[in-house]
Amino acid sequence: MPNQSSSTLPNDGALMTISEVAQRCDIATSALRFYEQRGLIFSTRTSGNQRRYHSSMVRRISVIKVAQSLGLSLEQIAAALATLPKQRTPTQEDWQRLSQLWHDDLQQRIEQMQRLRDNLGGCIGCGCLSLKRCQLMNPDDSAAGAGAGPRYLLD
Amino acid sequence: MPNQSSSTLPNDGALMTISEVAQRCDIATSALRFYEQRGLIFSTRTSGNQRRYHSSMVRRISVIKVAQSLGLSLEQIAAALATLPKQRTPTQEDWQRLSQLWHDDLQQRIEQMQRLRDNLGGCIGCGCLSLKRCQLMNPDDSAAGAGAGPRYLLD
DNA sequence: GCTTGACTTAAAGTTAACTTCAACTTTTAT
DNA sequence: ATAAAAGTTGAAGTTAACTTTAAGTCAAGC
Repeated sequence: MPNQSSSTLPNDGALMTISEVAQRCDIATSALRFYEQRGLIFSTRTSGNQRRYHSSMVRRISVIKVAQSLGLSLEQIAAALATLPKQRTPTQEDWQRLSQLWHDDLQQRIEQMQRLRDNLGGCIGCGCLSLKRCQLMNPDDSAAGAGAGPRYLLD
Repeated sequence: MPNQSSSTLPNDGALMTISEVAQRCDIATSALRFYEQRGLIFSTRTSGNQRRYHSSMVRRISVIKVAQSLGLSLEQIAAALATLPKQRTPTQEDWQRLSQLWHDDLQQRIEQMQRLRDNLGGCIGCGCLSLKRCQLMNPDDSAAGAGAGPRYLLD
């Protein structure tokens, strides 16, 4: 894909103002300042102290939004972003590596939800009065369960 | 299954104290009072004003916890619980109907997560600078997209 | 060169879902 | 009968993720 031109992205290489980035990423400027305060993003300043963003920040912010929609906290996201190279703009491979991390996490969460989906009726409707001991609510302790398949422990 | 006996459940038909319920459901007593305040659960009172719970409350609370793990807010859960019969203890069918509601919701959320999982690398790594226009982030507006399969809108 | 819109900061406010605290009152066990 | 454990209430505190507000500063267009 050759170089692209868009309405909210200024000429190649130019820095963006906070509201340009905000519009571009569909996020509030207050959220951008907040993210910066939390160390998730950064910017340079004009002589008059206004923020200016490198265009690569747009991707970074997009990634933050995807990660959030996966249910990650800003703290977790910040930790992941911290693994990106500080001194150069992240490459596609850098981003891929990051996404692989989340892919695995996501996979597990999907599996848990599928278990929940498939047993929701059985679990809610069954005589199982204590979810504390129900496999569905405790996917971690697989020790007790012998064999596969759903299992709702009755008292 | 015949009648059961457990350490935290008193004789059949007896009312439970708040800490018995708390232990049984693996939840804090403060949370139970909070739920009652929000109308999710209820109890009777002793002459001395202490709460006593009908054993069916245990299932109700378990359902609240499952629903929470599905990502529903207490408000949404309260709305669902409000559809249960007020004057009698909910039957298995009542609970089944409720779980069916959540099953469908869960199914959609799983599908969205799967899309996200399958395209995470592509989306994050691709030239798509604006998730605002990326199908992945906007599963709602399927209008623009013709045909199936992943789609990351490049600028 | 001046007005207007965009920006800046720090601090306080917001919502969800609880927890903690303080000051009492009930129950239960001995 | 009484001491300790358990329960009650209302109010304030907590965390996440922001938003809103106030009081001012910067940048851009005419």
